[in-house]
Amino acid sequence: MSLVTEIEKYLKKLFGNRDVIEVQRNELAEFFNCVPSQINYVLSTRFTPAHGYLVESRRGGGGYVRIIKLSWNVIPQYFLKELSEDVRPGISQQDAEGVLKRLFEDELITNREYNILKAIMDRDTLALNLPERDMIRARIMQALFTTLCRDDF
Amino acid sequence: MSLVTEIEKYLKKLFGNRDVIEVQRNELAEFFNCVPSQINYVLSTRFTPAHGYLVESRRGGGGYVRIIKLSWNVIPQYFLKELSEDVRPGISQQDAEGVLKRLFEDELITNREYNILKAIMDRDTLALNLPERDMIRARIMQALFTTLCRDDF
DNA sequence: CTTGTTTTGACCTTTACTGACCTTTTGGTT
DNA sequence: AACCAAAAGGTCAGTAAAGGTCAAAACAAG
Repeated sequence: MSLVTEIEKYLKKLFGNRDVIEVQRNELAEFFNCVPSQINYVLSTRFTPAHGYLVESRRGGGGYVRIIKLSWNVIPQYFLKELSEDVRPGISQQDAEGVLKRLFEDELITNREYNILKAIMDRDTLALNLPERDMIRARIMQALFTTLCRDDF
Repeated sequence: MSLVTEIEKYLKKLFGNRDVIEVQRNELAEFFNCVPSQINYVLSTRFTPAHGYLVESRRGGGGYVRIIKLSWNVIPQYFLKELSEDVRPGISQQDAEGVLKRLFEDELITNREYNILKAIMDRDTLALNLPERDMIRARIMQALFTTLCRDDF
């Protein structure tokens, strides 16, 4: 079994029934007798949002790598389709508002969150020209979805 | 947890309900068993105007370090001002996170909202080159403030 | 033998901590 | 007053302690 797979298994076991773990990159690399960047390879190929994980990290003294388990099932399938298809690298303000409204109706976001997000995704807030504006709105929507799938808070 | 974080927590606890505290730099350094300049590091990385704090100090006999918690009446001015001045328009990710942290600490946004907004304002989400990225982040922050000031929900 | 995956290492960026040296303020001494 | 020493706090450059990136080499599968 390849190293990447062993490290992947090790980390997944580490979760237990928690949904967030924290490791030191160098420590882990030492434990598996490999170069530190190998850890990054594991993270970027096995712990992506598509795999249901989110990775946060911090450099410097007291730095860490934090892996957060996502549960994509909180987001109904129809939303996922909407964004995962690369047919749509961008999303219009109209469509975005539609998605937000639906999220609110499905009680996945609060009224307050709805209003904040609507203001953020407004074309006057983004204030970019058209191909970029819709692209960035899509990325913001993506970030929202990913965060909604976190259940560590 | 790094020393800087421990000192930060200690100081924030020290506030209690007050909005201004006073400490002796050397005393504090002795208490935490570190060099005095470490205290300056804490102040300059964790108690900036973007975090909603102001630091005043005096040297010499009877000297002190005074940390003032800014009110939300004035905090926005600190970076919205920079938007109109054409010197450095925009807000960095660091500063934005400071503002969000303070909003959360003051219970003006929930933990969930904090995480959503942090993800949205992340440089990887905005994914623009530098003058524009910070500008759009400032506009998003502005939109957030405007919406938070609404009281119709 | 070509293609995709894994592994490695050189080089980089960010964050935290330290120490040497500097400035300001106060208060006593002459 | 003028001076000086002690008692604060400030600055900055250097070091240490993390983690990140990228491309090349090695390997595996078809």
